[in-house]
Amino acid sequence: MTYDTTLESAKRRPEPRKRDAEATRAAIVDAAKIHFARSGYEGAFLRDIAADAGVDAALINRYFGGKEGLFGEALKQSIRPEGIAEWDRENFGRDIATMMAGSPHEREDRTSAFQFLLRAATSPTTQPMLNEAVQQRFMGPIRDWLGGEAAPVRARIVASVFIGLLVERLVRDEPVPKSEREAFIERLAPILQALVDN
Amino acid sequence: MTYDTTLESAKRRPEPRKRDAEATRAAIVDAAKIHFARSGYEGAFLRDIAADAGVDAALINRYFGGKEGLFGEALKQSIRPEGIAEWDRENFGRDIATMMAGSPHEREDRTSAFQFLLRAATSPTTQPMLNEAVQQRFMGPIRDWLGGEAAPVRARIVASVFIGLLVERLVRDEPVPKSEREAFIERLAPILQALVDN
DNA sequence: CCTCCATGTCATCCGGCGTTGACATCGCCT
DNA sequence: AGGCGATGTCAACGCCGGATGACATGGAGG
Repeated sequence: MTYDTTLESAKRRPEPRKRDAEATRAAIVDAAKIHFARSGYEGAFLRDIAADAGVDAALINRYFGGKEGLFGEALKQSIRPEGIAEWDRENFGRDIATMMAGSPHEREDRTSAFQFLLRAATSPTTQPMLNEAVQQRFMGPIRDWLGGEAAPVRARIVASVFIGLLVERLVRDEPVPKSEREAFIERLAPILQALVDN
Repeated sequence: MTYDTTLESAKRRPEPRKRDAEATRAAIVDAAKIHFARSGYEGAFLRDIAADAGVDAALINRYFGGKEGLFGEALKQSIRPEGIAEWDRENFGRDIATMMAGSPHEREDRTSAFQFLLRAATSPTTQPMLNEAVQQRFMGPIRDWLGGEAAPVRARIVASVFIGLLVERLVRDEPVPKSEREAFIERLAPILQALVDN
């Protein structure tokens, strides 16, 4: 039983949105990034993504040639090596540690792109697409940013710790209690910082 | 085009297996653990699991009341806190580091249970079932095993690093090259060991 | 040996979701 | 202003995978 009157539905779409392929494409990809990050590849549904983008699901097919195509686009946009160069080398350890002490539900924190990658890494469908992209566009820049001795190895470990903290935070589902937060940061920060400094 | 002759299929099931509910249940759960660990919750199919267990998919429903029930059983069996107490406190860092330098495809290594947990943690359907189980039956024992000062915090970090290494290994898809392996272990081992010792 | 319940199978259903092609509508260009 | 291509919608299809209930069968107990 639906109470959708013409009045209601009119209120729901006040302006049918200007027709603009570029903007629409972007809206779809933006919605997709959120859904894929939250629910993984198989858990995200095209109809939901389309709805969030304010668009019919069929459009996704026209623009991206299917779910995999959309995912590929979202993936490309989620691995942004440029940002890495700007990380603060001095306070890296403490910055990350502080961030990870928080809750995963503090909306739109800086980890959402990593959530996306994490989900992609653990889905059988998308995992193959990832290896090359991650190695070239993610591990590479981190290596460069780190520089110095044994950079590849240190990059591996830094990335691992980062991802691991993400998962732990996911399972924990609540912020580190205030009483432990300080100790958590004090422990974690030096480990990360040592990998950067050395 | 199939070449399945009666002879062939007879050879494939020489003995239709004794009817034994307990054994069958166990076979199903064993197959399920493998499939869930490899493919995640949504990526694993009941028909495949049943086939591996040498059984019709309908049986799963009778015994476990559905896919979620089966997953719950597999989950329960995959979190085995008992083993933790037996970890080697002296060589923990080096043991883990060495293991992680290898390939994820070295079959049936000791990480398969963790693969299961990792997959479960990143699937929207199963994630809710995990929080309580992981906290109580996994983080708890690790805390106890660690003991000493700030055990909860150290447990968090140890578990995070471990899981992170798992993911990194997943994405890497090949063992750490021989040339880097030594440096990798030398870097990683002390970090983990310090968390245990202190 | 025969009966009867537990164990296991088979065919089928049902819903969900990605995809498709036909149709509607907007807005630019002459 | 009007036509036409680009943009967007709609209804429907097909497949896949989990669930279901009727049916088969083996084996223990009388």
